[in-house]
Amino acid sequence: MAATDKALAGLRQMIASGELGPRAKFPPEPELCDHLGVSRSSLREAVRSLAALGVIESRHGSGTYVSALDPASIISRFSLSVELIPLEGVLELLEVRRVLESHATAAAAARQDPELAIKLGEILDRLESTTDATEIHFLDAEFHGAICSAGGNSTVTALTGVIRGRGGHYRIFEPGADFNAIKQTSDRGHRAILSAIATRDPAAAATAASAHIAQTELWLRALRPEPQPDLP
Amino acid sequence: MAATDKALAGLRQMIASGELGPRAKFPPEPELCDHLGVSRSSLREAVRSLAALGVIESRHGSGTYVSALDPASIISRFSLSVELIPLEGVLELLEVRRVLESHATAAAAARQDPELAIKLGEILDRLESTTDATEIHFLDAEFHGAICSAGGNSTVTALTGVIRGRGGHYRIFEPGADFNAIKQTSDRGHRAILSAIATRDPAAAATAASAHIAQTELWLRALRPEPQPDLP
DNA sequence: GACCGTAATTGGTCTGAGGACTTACGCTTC
DNA sequence: GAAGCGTAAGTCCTCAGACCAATTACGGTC
Repeated sequence: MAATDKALAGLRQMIASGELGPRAKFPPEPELCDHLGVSRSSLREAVRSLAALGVIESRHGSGTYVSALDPASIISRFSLSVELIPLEGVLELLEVRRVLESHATAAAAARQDPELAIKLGEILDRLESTTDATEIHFLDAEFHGAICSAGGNSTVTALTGVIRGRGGHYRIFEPGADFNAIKQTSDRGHRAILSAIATRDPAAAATAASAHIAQTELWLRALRPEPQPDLP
Repeated sequence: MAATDKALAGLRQMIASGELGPRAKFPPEPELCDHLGVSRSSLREAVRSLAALGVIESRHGSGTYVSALDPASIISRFSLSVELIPLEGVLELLEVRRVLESHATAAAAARQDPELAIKLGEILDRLESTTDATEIHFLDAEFHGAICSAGGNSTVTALTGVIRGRGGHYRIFEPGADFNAIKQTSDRGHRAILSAIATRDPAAAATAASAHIAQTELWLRALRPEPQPDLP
C-alpha cells in the first residue's frame, strides 16, 4: 500500500473508530508519522486530502483537528469541485436542486412563520429594483437560501446553495437582448413562490419553486457558450 | 497568500479558464512549480487537495490530469467524508435521499421499461431468501441503484448511493430481537416499490419509495448506539 | 490578580536526493 | 514489413533535514 494511502487510511480509521470525535485534536505531526509509519511529506499530503473534504482542519501553530463533521459544512466543500463542472453536468445538478428546493420550499410554507414572508418580501423589493448582475445574483441567493433554511434541513440548504453557486457563473442576467424579458419572468417566479409561502400552501409552494428552477434550466440550455467562472 | 493556497488557486484557474479541459494533462511538476512560484511540496499538497475532490488525477509515472469532471464521479468522492459523519448528521442526509430517490423512483416508473421490473423482481427474490447482513446490504444497494439509474440522472444515482452507503454502516439487519420484523417490513416495502414500477404508476412509486426510506429513518432513530464503520 | 514578554510547541515551506512506475523508442527477430 | 522485446527517458512518489511562522503556555512584573 502506498505511503500516502496508508496515512490516509490511518487517519480515517482514527476518526471512524471513535478514537477521535468531532473537534478532537490529533497528535503532533512527528508523532503521527511515527504511529502511521510514513514520512512527514506523505502524512501532510494525506492531511491535505482530508482537509479538502472538510473532515480535518489544520491550524498553523496550534494543531490538527477533526472538523465538526456536520453534513452542511462538509457539503459546502463541494463548491470547490462543483464550480469546475462543465455545463452539461450543471444541468444534471440543477435537476437535483429543483427536486430538493421544491421540497424545502414546501416545508417552509408549512412552517407558518409570518416573519419569513416579511423578510422574503423585503428581499424581493430590493431584487426587483436593481439591474446589477452581481446584486441580482446575491439577492437571489439570499431569497432561496432563506427559504431553504426555513425548510429546516441544513444539508438541503448547503447542497442547493452549492448548486446555485455554480449556475450563477453563467451570466444569465448580463444586460443583453433578452435581459428585460428574463428578469421579469424571474421576478414573477419569485413572487409566485412568496405568495404560496405567505398563504401557507405547501403544494403551491413546491410547484412554484419547481417551475422557477425549471425555467432556469431552460435558460441555461439556451445559452451554451463557454463557462468562464471567476475564481478567487 | 499561503504557498499551498496559491498553488491551489493557480491549478483551479487553469481548469476554470478553459486552458485545460476534462482529461487534459498538466505540465510536469517542476514546470508547474516554476509557473506557480511554489515549491514541489506545496504544489503536491495542492494537487492532493484537488485529487481528493475528484477534480485531478495523478498517475504514477505518467502525469497529472484533469478528471472527466462529470458530476457523478465527483459526488462519489463524497463517500470518503460522508462515511465519517455521526448519526445525527446521517438523519439529515437520509431526508435528502428520501426526496431524491422518491423522485428517481417515480421517473423510473414513468419510463415503462419492462426489463427493469423483471430485473428488480430477480433481485428481490434473492433478497427475500437471505438473512446474511452483508448480502442484504449488497442486494438492497443493487435494487435501489438500479431504480435510480433507470431514473436517468446519474448525479441523483451517485448522491443517493453515497448516502445509502453511509446508512449501511449501521447494522440494522444484524440478527437480533427485531430482526425478523424489520426484515419483513423491509421486504414488503421493496415489493410495494416494484409493484408501482411494474404497473407504471409514478405517483405510487414515489409514495412507496418515500415510505420505505422514511421507515429506515425511523429504525436509525431507534438505534442510537455508536457507529462503527469498517474502513478499507 | 492582571498584564506582558519570552520560550516552547506546532504546522508551513523549501531544498535535495533517490526510488518506482509508465511510456516511447530503437533493436531484434520472424 | 510487422510483431515482440529490452532499454532509456520521463514523471510521479517517498524520504530526510533544515528553517520559517503562528499559536500557545509559562513565568515575571506591576
